[in-house]
Amino acid sequence: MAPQTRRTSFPKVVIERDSDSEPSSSEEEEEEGEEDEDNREEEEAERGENEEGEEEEALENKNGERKAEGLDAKKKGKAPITLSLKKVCKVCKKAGHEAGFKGATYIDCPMKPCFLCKMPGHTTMTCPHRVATEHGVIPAPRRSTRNPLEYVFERQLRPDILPIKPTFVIPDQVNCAVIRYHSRRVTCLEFHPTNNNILLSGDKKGQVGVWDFAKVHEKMVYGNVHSCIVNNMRFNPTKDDSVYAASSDGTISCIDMETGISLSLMNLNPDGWQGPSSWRMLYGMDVNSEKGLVLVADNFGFLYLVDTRSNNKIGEAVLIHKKGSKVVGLHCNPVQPDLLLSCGNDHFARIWDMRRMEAGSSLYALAHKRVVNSAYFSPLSGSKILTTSQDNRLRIWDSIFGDLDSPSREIVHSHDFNRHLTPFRAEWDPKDPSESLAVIGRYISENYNGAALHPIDFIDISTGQLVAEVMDPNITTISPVNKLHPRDDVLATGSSRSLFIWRPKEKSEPVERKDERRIIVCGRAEKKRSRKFGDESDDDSGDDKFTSQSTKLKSNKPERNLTRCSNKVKR
DNA sequence: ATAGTATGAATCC
DNA sequence: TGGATTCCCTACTA
Repeated sequence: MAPQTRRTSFPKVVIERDSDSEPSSSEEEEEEGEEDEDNREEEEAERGENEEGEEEEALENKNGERKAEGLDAKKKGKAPITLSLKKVCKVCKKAGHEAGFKGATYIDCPMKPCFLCKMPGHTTMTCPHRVATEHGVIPAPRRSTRNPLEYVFERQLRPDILPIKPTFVIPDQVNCAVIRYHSRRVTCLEFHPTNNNILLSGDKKGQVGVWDFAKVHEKMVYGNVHSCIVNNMRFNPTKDDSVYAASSDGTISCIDMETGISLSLMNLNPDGWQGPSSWRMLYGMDVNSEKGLVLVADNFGFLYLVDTRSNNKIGEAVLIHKKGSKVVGLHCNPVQPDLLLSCGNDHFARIWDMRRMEAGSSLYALAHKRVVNSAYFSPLSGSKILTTSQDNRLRIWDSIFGDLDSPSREIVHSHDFNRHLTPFRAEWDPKDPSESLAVIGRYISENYNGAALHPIDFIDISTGQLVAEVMDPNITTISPVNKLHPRDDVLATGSSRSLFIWRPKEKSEPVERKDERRIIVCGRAEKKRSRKFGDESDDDSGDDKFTSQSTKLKSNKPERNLTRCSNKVKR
């Protein structure tokens, strides 16, 4: 035991308030001689960087632990510890500024690159691409070069896109129905191909939900389909009531929607769990009806083909992305069945000729700066490509027959990667004949009348214009999963464990899509249940019944057409 | 009210 | 190439 001075068992703690002065020099003097240079420096550095606020704060996390060790050391009877109550940034631990929510507005740490566009030198508040003030389009250089796709496919495939945008895209008022039956976060959504009121949802637990949103009280959840994440679902083009699902359990299932009985088409883990290095998970999936194929891809970069008639795997797996990397998306061209689009964690989206599927033989590789969450051909002509990447950018290639070396546009949009959220994917509006409208949830929150909300953005991908943002003051969670109805004016959203159906109110007027952003608010405004602030009060405890309110929402943004009405149904 | 936790890409060496 | 560490505007439960 080291000799002790006669003191109380704990060192004296001096709490220093809002002062910029360094720890007292007497303290350092006392330490000298007993501790070697390195230790002292370490402690000093700690003090400098960890001038946490209250003691309890200082005692949490790793820094806190080290602090506690420091306390122990000091028990040997040395100088008082100086804690500062000086406010410190919780992101970079430096003094002089603070990051975090101020009311419903998040203040970035200025030491970090902009949270929105990821460029240094400014914060989200002053970002030139900030969605709240401007549309963040980065035009890419255009060249008139031609690419290999042209020679192969262009003669067969004439792009047939209406140049004129429809005038009736965005309703001015919406209702939102809510259902909650998933016990884990929603990972994918799919509308029924013929029944207009059926929405399918998959979750992280492996369950599949069927929601007839016209019959609001009926719910169906099939719990024994998969044992973990349902990553993608597609309806069987030849049989309306059956759905293919690809899961991280390594199987493709074909689920009968009426009974919930599922058939396993393929199992990549027949020997069960042999450790993470061998466990195969299925992510990307699509169905090619012309060829009668289900296409799936795994977390090691491989593509598998399954014949839909025999339910047998065809051929050997093909390496289509970097070996060992996850292939998160597959999309068959809606017009040309020989064209396939894939994307994954190797930062590429790749275009393939199905007639020549072999490792390294993609027709084109579209480079991204980060993981590509999704890549889709445009839904009607199949001649455009829209990708969502974890670098907070949407990328658009206006023609697969044009210059594919760089995207036609990059649109800065906040859809940050967060391990606790389902990855964001920008989805085309399948009804838009001009193929220029996409929907995607927003990560970053905006202060809407004192509530921090995460809207769902409608973006004109030909201009980068934010056309509309949809939100409900009652919905404070982030909505990464969105899908637009193939025929009706319906938006389906998966947000955490809940599902939403947004529809125009009956008296709603269709509104011309023009160069002005519309804020579409659903629900009550005054009773904001924002993050942690704002007055909290009566809940809509009227589960299973409609409540309709018409309180006025005052926006902090002028001249917005705001409406409110909450048709809320919970289960 | 708050602490714990699930859990994945990037980065570093 | 691989293991440890960091990131730090999540959502929920105990």
